Amino acid sequence: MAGIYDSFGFLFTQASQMIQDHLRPALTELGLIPKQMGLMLLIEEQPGISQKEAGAVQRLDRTTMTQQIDHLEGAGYVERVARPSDRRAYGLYLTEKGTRTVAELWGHINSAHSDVFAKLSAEQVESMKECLHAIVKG
Amino acid sequence: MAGIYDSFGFLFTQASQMIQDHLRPALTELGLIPKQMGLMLLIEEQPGISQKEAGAVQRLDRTTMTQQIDHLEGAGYVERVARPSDRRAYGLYLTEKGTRTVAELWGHINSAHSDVFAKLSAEQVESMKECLHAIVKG
DNA sequence: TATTGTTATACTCTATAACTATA
DNA sequence: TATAGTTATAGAGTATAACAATA
Repeated sequence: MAGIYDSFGFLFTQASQMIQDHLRPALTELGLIPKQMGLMLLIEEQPGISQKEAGAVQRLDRTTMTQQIDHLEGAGYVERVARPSDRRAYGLYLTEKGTRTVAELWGHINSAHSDVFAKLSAEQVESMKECLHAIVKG
Repeated sequence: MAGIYDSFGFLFTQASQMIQDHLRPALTELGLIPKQMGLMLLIEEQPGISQKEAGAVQRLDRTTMTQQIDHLEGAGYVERVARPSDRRAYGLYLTEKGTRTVAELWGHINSAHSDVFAKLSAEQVESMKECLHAIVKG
C-alpha cells in the first residue's frame, strides 16, 4: 500500500528542509541564503572553480551565478581571480573572511545534522551518507 | 576533512532533483508540477484533508494552496467537498480521474526510484527509507 | 474575536535575450 | 563561430494584505 511517505522525492525534500530550518538563524546572521552557502562549500572544496562549473553542480543558470557571486564578492566572502589560461573565465576562491565563515558554518551544519538525525545511530547516518554518495556521485 | 559532499542538505537536495528529473516527462504530459503531484499523493493518503492541513505538510501558504488546488480541480483531478462539521473548510478528495492518475504516477515514481537507486541493494533502499521516516515523521 | 478560504497585489527568484570580451 | 561572463528585462512562484463567510 503506497502513500506519500513511500515517495523518496517527498522524503528527501522534507529532510532537506528540516536541515535548512536549523541553519536559517545562522545564515540570516551572515547575510546568506542556503544556495550561497552551498556555493561557498563548493568553492572550499574546489578552489579556482569557474562560475559555469559551479553552476553545473548547483543547477544554476550562468546569469543567476553572476548574481550570487556578486553577492558573495560584495560581502567579502569570495573573490574572482582571472585565469591566465582562459581570460573569459574567472577562478572562484574564498577570501580569508570566507574561509573563516565556512569553518563557522560547518559548526552549524554538524549541529543541524546532530539535531535532525537525533533518532539515528552513527552507523545509520554513515550508511545513509554512503548511499547518498552512490546516488549523487553516480 | 569536510567538503560539500559531507553536507546532507546538499545530498538530499541533489537526490531529490534526480528523482524529479526522472518524473518530469510524465508530469509534463499530465500538466502537473512536482508540488501538485505531492498534493495528490497526500490527498490519496488522507482523503478529506483540508487545504490548511495539506499546506502544513507541504509547507505551502494558504493562498498558494488555493491556487494549486484550483489547478488540480480545474484539471479534474481533485474536488473540494463541503465539511458539514465546519463550513469554512473544504475536504479534499481525488476524483475517479485523479485516482487513476495517481496510480499511474506511482508507476513512474517506482521507476524513478529504480533508476536513481540502481547502485543500491534493496536492503540499502529499505534501510534508507526507515532512516528518512525516523527523521521526517519525528 | 479567531479561523478557513479567496482575491488582488507585490515581492523574490530564476531564466531569456542581447551584449562584451575572449577563444 | 563558439564560449564565459554581464546586464537589462520578463516570467514563474510564492507570500502579504484586505476581504467574505463561518466558528
